[in-house]
Amino acid sequence: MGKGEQTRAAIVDAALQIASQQGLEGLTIGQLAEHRQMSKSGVFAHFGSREELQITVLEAHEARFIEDVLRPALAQPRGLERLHAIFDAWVSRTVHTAPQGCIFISGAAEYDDRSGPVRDVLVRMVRGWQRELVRAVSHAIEAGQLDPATDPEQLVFELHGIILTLHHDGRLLRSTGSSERAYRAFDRLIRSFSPETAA
Amino acid sequence: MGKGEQTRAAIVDAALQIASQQGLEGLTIGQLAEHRQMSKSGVFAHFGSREELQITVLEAHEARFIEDVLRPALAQPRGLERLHAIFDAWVSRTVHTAPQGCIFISGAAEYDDRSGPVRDVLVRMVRGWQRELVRAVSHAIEAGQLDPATDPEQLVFELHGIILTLHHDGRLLRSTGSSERAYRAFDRLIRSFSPETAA
DNA sequence: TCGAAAATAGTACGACCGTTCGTATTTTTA
DNA sequence: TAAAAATACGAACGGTCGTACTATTTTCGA
Repeated sequence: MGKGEQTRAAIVDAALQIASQQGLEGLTIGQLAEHRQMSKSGVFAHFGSREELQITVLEAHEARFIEDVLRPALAQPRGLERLHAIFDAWVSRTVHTAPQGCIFISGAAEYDDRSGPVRDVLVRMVRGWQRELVRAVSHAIEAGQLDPATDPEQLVFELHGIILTLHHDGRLLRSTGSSERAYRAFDRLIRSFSPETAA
Repeated sequence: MGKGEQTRAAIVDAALQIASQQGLEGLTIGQLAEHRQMSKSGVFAHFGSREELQITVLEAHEARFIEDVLRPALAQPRGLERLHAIFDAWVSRTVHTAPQGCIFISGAAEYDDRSGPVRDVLVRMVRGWQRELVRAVSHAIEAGQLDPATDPEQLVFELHGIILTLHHDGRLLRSTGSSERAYRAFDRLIRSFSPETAA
């Protein structure tokens, strides 16, 4: 790995931190340069534009997210076990690993009214993650662990809501016990789609 | 109403629009001045600081939110009917009335890592709204329409998740059918806390 | 209708923004 | 080890930001 890539990686790492706190729109090259003790132009040269930097940060975030949340869960067998592992890691990441907020979530608020490449990349990533979740849910249905009439997208919709509220209450309101509520909500959600208890 | 108050009200109105699209942090005095065809200093004089402007916008948003979502529901009898009315109006406001995003939600992402007066005001408002929801749920429990073992805060937690996901999917992903999913999730949520079917 | 008070405009400020460009320095390669 | 290529710096640009001050205009009650 050449010197350039090394520096670039370090910059992206710092940018990821900053963007997690201030949002992708709050990320500035000047701030980033100061944080890395570099000149603004030195930082800039690695990306060519702020937009490119933001996209790079998004890509780094996605990679880390997948690594933290999806990857470990793949060790679990398909179905409810894996889904549970995903949820656990997701909750954990939302409240612990990333003491700064999730860029996907803050980005959703920042870019839901904007257009442009950054938004497009973000949308693609979120869609991809939802697709992954639908896959996991479908496995559980196929395995007979969830009611066969289950609408996977509906379950994912409600699952996503749990995480969004956890993020909201835990971070903005600094509520204690949000994780417990999230776990309880998850259990209730799964139970409501279980083969025995489903309507 | 003097000329000043009139102008101020018009400015706040425009600011509300802009902040709904760009967020409270994306709201600038220059942009606002141009939108209102005034000088920057003319706009500025009405608030004394940007922070004061942001807080004023938050207050205007809260007033409108309460007027749109809570107020009409108060015409319904306490209990499930009123809760349902609140939810309907809330969904409606999330996807129709405010084609720009909800400032409470975008603000949550913007200020969850910041400190200061704006954050404080936002937190107070969101807490107040949640308290209102808990009240509505409690009425339904007292009326015997929900299982007496229901934890109102837990229900509100999950209810909030439905709206957050609706906002997320409907706005960022521009998913069609998010409202339907939200309604279905609400029905499932209420049913899961109903006296007959509760665990 | 006039004069005080309120409201708005105008100007200027220092700070920071993203970006460009020419130059110096470092790293890599031959 | 010298040449070539990659990397970083420093200064500068035009712009926008929030805010402070001072004029000018408008409003409105006596």
